[in-house]
Amino acid sequence: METEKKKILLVEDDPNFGIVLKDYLSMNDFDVVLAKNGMEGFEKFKKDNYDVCILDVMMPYKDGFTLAREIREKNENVPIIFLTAKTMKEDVLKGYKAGADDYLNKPFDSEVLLMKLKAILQRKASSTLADSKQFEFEIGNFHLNSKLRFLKYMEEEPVKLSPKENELLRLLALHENDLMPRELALTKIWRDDNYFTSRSMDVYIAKLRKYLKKDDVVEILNIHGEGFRLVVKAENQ
Amino acid sequence: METEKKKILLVEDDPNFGIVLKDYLSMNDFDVVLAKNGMEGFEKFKKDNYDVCILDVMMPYKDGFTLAREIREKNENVPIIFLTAKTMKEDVLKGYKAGADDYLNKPFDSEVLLMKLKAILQRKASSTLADSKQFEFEIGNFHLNSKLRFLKYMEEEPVKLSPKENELLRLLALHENDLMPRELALTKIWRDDNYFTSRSMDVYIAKLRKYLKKDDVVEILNIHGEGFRLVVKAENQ
DNA sequence: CCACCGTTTAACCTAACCTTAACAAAAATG
DNA sequence: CATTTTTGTTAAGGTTAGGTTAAACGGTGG
Repeated sequence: METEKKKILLVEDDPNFGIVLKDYLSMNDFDVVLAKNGMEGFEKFKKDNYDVCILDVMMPYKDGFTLAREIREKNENVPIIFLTAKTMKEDVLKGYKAGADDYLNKPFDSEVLLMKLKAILQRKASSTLADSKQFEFEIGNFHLNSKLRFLKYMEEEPVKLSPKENELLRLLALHENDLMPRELALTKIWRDDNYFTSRSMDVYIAKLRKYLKKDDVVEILNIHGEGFRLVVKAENQ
Repeated sequence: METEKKKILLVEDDPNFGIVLKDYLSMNDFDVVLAKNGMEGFEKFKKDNYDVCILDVMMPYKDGFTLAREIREKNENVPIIFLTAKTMKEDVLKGYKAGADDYLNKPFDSEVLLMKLKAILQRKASSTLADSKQFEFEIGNFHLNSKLRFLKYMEEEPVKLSPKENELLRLLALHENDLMPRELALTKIWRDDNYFTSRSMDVYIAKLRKYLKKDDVVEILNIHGEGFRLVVKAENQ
């Protein structure tokens, strides 16, 4: 099982590029199935099990975002990587990226793609639980980019986050409005659960609260003895 | 699929020249659709998929540059070749050329066009992989020519770059506004990842920062422990 | 053999990051 | 209500990564 090739569903409408990329991945020991649009991609997805999906965003018949949503309905674990055009507006992508595990701007570096695949598959192997690497979030009026490690409030200058701040906020966001157990953060981020790491985590909660103070719709609540809860109050309506 | 004729959208307002060129290309095994201005060109573009677009720049109703921009919105991949008047100013073209794959000054040699078409179609197969060398970049108000190893700011004299400076800046530009992992540069440029190569890279980052200081829209940010990010802030609007 | 150029190594300094400590406040416990 | 446990918060300390400049190195061509 460990020795089997990993299966990739590649959905790309440009036949030339599709074949080049497929060959490149095949050469690097992946088992690649190529579909040439979203429709076909979904058919192929239903017929087999894949370890990763790589989806072009701009495609006729069914674009990558729509396809991703459908794939998610069938399988909420499989990692999805988007291939996006560099020219696309940040704010167009913003909303969609929230559902992705990663993305690459075209043109991209084939080595970067390999690095990402390796990282994703390793991550998947090391944790039995679905722990997909989703890395962009809308938290009230904040936008968290967990890949580039910044937190942006409205149109202000983004604030840089440290690795621990970033991971912790990301974990909270993944559990938005729900309990994020202490133990979870400690084992995932600190990889150890003792008095000191626990206190360290509290320090980071305080730091995050300071960042989030700008928006009074967002709040980190403590659930005594259990963990924390990132609440986002309904804006209005 | 590989054997099918390549489809060309030719947009040219001069009917005589348009028909001559169309016939010439048809004779050389291309499937050519001719439009006689930008408006018509865009309509035809939307109705079909093309492998290449050849656009005259000077046209009534909608010029070639405007059309190119619209085409790019629909499709970020399709190669575009401009036909320009020899008299046009270099600096007028500069900005637009960045979005184009090639251009030809009128009058031009029909064989040159054929060669370019062949080259472009061949290149396209691997063009979405960035490793297929991309050599020119617009970075804010800088222009990087990575093949000739120079960096030009506005109308100033170009600055020569050393091989390492050049490769590093190119790699950053390929990942513009995105993370360029330390590890990537070290393996790709230094071919080794240790303390000293890493420090060497930091020295080169400092050099690049010094070059880029002229334009305060451009900046190299560090993401602690991860890598660097070449950010180009939105000019204005 | 020297001068030059690109690159590496060294050195020094600052910034970033994380932990630990200390004390205050809140919540649970009996 | 007194006591214990948990959490909130700020600040000090230590460690590592990065910023920058300059000197050393090594290859190349005069």
